Amino acid sequence: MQDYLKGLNEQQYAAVTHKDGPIMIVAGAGSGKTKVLTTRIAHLMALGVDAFNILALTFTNKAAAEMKERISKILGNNEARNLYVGTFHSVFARILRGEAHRIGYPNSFTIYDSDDSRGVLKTVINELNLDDKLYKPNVVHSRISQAKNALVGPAEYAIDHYIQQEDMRSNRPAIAQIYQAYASRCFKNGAMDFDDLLLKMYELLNTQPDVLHKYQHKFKYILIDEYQDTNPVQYQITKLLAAANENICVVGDDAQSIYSFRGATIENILQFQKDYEDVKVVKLEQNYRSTKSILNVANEVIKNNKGQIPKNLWTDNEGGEKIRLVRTMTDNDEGRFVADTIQEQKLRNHYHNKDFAILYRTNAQSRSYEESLRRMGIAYKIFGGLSFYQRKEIKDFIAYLRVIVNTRDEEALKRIINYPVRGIGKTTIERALIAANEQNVTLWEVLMRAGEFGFKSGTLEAINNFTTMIRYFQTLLNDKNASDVAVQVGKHTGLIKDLFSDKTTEGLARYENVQELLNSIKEWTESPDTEDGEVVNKNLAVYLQQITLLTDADNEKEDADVVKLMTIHAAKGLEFPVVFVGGVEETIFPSAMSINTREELEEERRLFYVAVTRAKARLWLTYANARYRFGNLVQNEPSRFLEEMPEDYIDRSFAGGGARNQGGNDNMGSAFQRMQRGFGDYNDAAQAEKRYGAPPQKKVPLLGKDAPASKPSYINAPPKPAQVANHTPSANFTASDTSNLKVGQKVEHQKFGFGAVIKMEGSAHNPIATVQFELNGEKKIMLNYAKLRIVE
DNA sequence: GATTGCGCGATTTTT
DNA sequence: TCGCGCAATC
Repeated sequence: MQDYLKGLNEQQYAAVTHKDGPIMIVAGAGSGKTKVLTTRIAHLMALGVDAFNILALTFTNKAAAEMKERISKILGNNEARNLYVGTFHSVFARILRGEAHRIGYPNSFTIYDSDDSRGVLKTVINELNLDDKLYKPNVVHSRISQAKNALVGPAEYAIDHYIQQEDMRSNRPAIAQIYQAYASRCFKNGAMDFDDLLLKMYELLNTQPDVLHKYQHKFKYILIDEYQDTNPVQYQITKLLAAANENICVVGDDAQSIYSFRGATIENILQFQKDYEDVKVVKLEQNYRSTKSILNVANEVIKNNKGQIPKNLWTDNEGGEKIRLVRTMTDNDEGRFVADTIQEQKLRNHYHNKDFAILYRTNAQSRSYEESLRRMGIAYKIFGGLSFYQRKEIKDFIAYLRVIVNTRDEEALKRIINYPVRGIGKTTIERALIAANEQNVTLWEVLMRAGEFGFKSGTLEAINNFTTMIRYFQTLLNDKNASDVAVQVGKHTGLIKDLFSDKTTEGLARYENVQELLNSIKEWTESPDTEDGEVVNKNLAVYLQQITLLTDADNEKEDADVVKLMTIHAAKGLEFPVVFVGGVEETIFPSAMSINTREELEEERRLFYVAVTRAKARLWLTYANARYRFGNLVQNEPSRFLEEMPEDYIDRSFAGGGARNQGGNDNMGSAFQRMQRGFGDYNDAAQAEKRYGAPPQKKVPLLGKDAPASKPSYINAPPKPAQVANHTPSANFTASDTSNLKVGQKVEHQKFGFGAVIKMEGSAHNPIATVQFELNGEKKIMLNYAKLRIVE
């Protein structure tokens, strides 16, 4: 038996060694999915399958790169470089690069990112004289995107009764018209948007039998990762490709399907079993990632979803610590708590920054974490923000490159036609655009034949200078590589000079960004000219098609010792020793947008499942009583998902003593009721009185402008302290210096009364004392925040 | 053509 | 609240 098969469990072994015919692997979270996929590919190659004949489709470029690397390691040779591994989008873009002419596109087609798509939509909506308040590019785009992902073209969209009804109901009957116009405008521009990369690939295979034949025989073995997140187009494409050999292997976990808003459908998993006869189904149910506590919580919560593939995810790992549930007063407190706890955990358990991840539902939540981490001097990085390629100066520069490669690219052309300023003003552009529409030619063609359209001589000269310059760049394409062309562009357009002359800080940053872009083009140009077994020309067109499909996550260096901040979506497929999930509140998680149907809610629950299962050893779930949203203070209830967690694996006592510690265990009430009552005060014990009690059920508007910002006394909680025995501070109460507090010392707390220190823990930066109070039982007191008077 | 100011909308997730 | 886009102005 080959060595690489030795480390596999029974199910993994079965999945790896099944050679021919369709197979579906249901892989629970942390069950060694990547290991199985990579070992399987290595095994196929060991059995003599040529790497050139294997296609593996992943969800991210990063996953693809990781896969190749691991296969190389298993095989101990360089054969893996000949594998065809990549995302759906990048693999199809690569194929279309060679075949697009077959369906009427230039092979050097441009790929439009979401910004470009929105731009085209804006133009089209204006041209149709539609109200852009009603037809917001974002809304329209997602509608069109859904249609494309479901293989519904403009014509079908327009006549489909159900779709039309939906659009009528939302008072947007013209979407069909916009879709049509958008599609033909993209086509005219020689451009494909993200969805087109799939749709046109399907069209290509479906209408060009010889092309289909070619790729069916090239890809003798097909593997698809994250199958639960595929959409109908992806399903149909892979079905076509696999039709000749039916050696198709899909791996997925229905419990982790979190992209239905993008058209993904779990239906594909069911359909798969119907479409292929004798599908072998293997379930990977042993989890190697998380502690029992973490896994049990995840399992218990996901049980509330109906209609899953039955499976029993279990682990041999140790029980581990309980999951900590922490309630704070505000989102800022939440941020502070997390930063403090990271600091404390680093010292206590010898973690590094990179061991921590802070996960959240929406990007907006990152702010409070950032502030706190920065204040404490903890290095962090936010993943998934504005990508490098979305910066204005980068887009400007790239727009030149795009126009040079494809003059039909109107979006890019409009962007640079008068940047830097060269005397082609708004009215000129307006006129040229109208002429282009009237004559049904491209904007570029109008510019080339500007003499025929009666522009003033000055304007005409400006236009001619511009087109001459672009055409000069085009002459370079033949014998210069991407990097050389880019450098010429920087010089001759005056772009570099323009940026360099801006001496403001931002201007300097912009200049440096463009330099970085030039460097990266150079680097790409000089890298080996094969990829996935194909010789790749290092020309501009190829470069541009690649970078559009790059996301920030793909460029990240793994090794940096930083705390990672990202959305839960972005965290899919990753794992971290310590995880914080923030904002576990109603209206955030589950999102207020996704609680209207059972389907939506179940997807939120799966998202929760994904969040929890990212953690290997330790997990905190935090939520705030109130947080700022659009400048208003909003109160949220704890997430319903918290109710669904099994009590045995949860520690609610952490931050400042929980309800369970507050004496009298008899009438604790349900877990949820206790959560609602609150867990004492993390931030400032002196204010606790104001805050205890059930949180208000309704949103409470922020008090007037003069409400002191530093003291969040806005919460209209009834002043009755639910469970805290009253204590009136001694007249001589002054906070003592507690930096040398020792076990056994007697202390007074303003609210909890007198007690004795029974345990000291935490770090020097964030010491925590456990105090046995005479009246209020045992509490954890964070000395940085709570004030204690040392009695003796 | 650039600058300023005002008003309005935004926050679910992204290849 | 904040940031962006658009309109009015020099």
